[in-house]
Amino acid sequence: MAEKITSRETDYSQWYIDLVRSAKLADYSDIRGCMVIRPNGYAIWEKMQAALDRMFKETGHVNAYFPLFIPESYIQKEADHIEGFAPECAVVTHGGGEELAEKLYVRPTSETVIWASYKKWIQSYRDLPLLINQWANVVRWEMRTRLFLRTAEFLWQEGHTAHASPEEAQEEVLRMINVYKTFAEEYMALPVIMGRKTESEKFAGADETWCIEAMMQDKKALQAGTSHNLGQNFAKAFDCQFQTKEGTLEYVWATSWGVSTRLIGALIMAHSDDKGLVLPPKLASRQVVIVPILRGDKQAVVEKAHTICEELKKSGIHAFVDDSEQNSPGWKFAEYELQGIPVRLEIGPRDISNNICIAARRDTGEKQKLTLDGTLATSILSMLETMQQSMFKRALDFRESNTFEVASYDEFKSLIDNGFIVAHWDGTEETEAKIKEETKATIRVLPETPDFIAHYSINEPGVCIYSGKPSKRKVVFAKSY
RNA sequence: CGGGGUGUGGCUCAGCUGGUAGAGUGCUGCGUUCGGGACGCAGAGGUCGUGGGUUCGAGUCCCGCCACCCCGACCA
Repeated sequence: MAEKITSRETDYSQWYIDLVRSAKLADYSDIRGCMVIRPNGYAIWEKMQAALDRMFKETGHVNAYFPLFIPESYIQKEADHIEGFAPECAVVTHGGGEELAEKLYVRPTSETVIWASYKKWIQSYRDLPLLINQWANVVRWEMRTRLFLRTAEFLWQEGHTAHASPEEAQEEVLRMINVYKTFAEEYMALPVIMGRKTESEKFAGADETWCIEAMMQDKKALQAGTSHNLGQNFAKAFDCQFQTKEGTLEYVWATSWGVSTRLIGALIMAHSDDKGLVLPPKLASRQVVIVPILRGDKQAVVEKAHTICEELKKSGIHAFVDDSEQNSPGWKFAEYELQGIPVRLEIGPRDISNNICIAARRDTGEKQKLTLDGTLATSILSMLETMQQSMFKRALDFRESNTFEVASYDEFKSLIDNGFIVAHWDGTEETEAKIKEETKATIRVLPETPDFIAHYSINEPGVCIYSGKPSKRKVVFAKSY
């Protein structure tokens, strides 16, 4: 097969593109910046959606759907919001062959159209909190796009909540960023640093933005999810007030939070290797592929393979058999490694007579013999669990060994291409902008994860590496996607 | 938007100083194979991105347009 993946060492970007295309996760379309998500890629999204949707519902949220089109007048209601998003919007000017009286923006995010509805639904403190999530597509006319990481149209979920007090809104913001953290770590096996964004990096229209940041294998940072405290900004813009218990009128406090198909890009960039995709078992729609070695009594081998498959399925393992005869076992091994199937079982006549099969783990390549008896499913389940844990551990070790604490700007400059930098910052936008201009590195996050804070003594005062002025805390710098 | 690149079978690309379309891979059929991307034989498949120009003749030269990709400035 000619489909060779460029090695990560040779060209990381090309590796990523080759992998996405040859594993059939996504394809370019003829529409600028828009990709086709192919079944293999969409399956990952469906697994993500299922887990996230369950977590949202467990925290009291419900799903709804709002229009794709947003009247220009809505977009213009919140000043920071329009400034942040208008330049990258697609705008519809005609409909039904006629020029529209008012232009319609294709949503880049739905705060405005949702708050136009919330205004109608909220009158009393009894209507609060309002906890709604929407699964949708959005469009941002990005100048430069990259498969999954930044496309003109992408799929995401956006939660939009309304609360009666700032405390309750803040609690929601934290609750949801923690849901994202849990999801990233437990499902994606992706360690993340949770914390706040600086003023200049926050969402257009938010008072405060919280995020989770992850390290990719090229040591760059990727923002994997955000949760915004919108204060009363949108409530004021849409004149959404409620009557309190005491009978007074107050503007509603709001939050919004989202993750997108970018997570698929994060998953690829964090775990995969030169052979192809490596999927954490919890996000693999196909967890075990059984490859029968078709020689000798083929019929018996194929039957045994299917018997094993049925047995695994009964234990809740997503297994399948590839008993097609047009491709050799070697071809199948390579193909399913490319597609990231977590475990491969090889079974041939030799194994059947020894009452065993060979199990190979995708992440490490390790092969081991498993006995073909009632313990097989249990062995596979524990192998999947071990794999999930060990992928997380490996990613965490990688991040830790590529995170450096520095005390001077010279050190900063010499290490910034090697990973994350933990350093003191004087808290000013000027310093942040200067460092960005000089090094292209940005402040990714003001960490709030307790173990991270403890590990790097984040809250210990010191002096800013750039200005030498006093600094209350350390922050995380990195180059990012 | 600035810089660079590319448009030729499904895919990746070759095609020089113009002479009428090629490879690898994939696809279809048959047979032999099968424990790390097997092999043989026989097939199908292209108005060469698009519009104009030069020429007896254009995939090839010239001009315009369009699209996509890559590198920057902006962003989940």
